[in-house]
Amino acid sequence: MSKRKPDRSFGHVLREARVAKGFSLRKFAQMIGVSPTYLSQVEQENVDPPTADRVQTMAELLGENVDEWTALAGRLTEDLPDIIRSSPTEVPDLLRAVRGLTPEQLRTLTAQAEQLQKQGKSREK
Amino acid sequence: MSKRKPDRSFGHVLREARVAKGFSLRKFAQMIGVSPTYLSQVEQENVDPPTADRVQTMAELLGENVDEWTALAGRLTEDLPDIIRSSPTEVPDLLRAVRGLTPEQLRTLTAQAEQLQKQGKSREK
DNA sequence: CATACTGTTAATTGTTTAGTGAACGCGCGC
DNA sequence: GCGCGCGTTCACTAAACAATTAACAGTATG
Repeated sequence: MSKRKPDRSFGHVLREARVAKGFSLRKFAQMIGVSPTYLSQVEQENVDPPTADRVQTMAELLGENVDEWTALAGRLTEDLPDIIRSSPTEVPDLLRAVRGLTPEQLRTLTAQAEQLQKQGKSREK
Repeated sequence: MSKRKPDRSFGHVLREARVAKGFSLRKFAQMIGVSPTYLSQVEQENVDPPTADRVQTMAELLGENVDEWTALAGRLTEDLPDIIRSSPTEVPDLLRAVRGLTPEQLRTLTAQAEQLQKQGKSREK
């Protein structure tokens, strides 16, 4: 037993997705603009995952979810830090308050945020 | 006119706060464990702000808000990326949904998140 | 067997980051 | 005018990061 390690690590998932699409290592390396060597290392996890923007183009080329892959890579998409800093105390507080919520609960909260957006349009104070 | 530039930049705010507390540059540098040289550079903004954890100890020693200072420094506190990655698609979605909300609205949402936390305690599924 | 792919390994590289140390000029007290 | 504490400037660096080049082994095709 213990042969089937699901391995949701970035390198492993990347290799699976690349092979599933029928791209050779050299070809895909060229598509994303890195050396075949580097891509090999990344897939084997001998080196850290690439930068957030390269992870993004990889995910896009392979039709995968960018946020998910970015998280797997241990990175953050570029827009998030800016959102956090736009309300430097309130957004961190919110994030700490949502820690541990289920995906469903998070979606509920997202829906409520969208409601608030609409409210903000009409009545100003 | 245009003499009073509020200057909410990290270096400027740091210097104000340090001087207000009556610490000399050399003394405060020693308190936080950096060279006086470096602290001087930081306050003048000749170099980038320090790492998130050093910003944190600075803010704490000066009695200032850590999240606010971290944002000023263009950094993120260490706990936030982990929270985001704990639900890699839902939390980014939430963040994008709250972009542009007022601080009051954000606090409302935080309160709702806390409600959800309580709900989660009792009824599972 | 030549060649044309596949992926892999080792060594090295350029850049950025986060700082340091030595020396400098200024004013203050004596 | 000597020492002392103040902040500043210049030159430099150790470590990390993101990646590269060159050379290699295996497999399959003609």
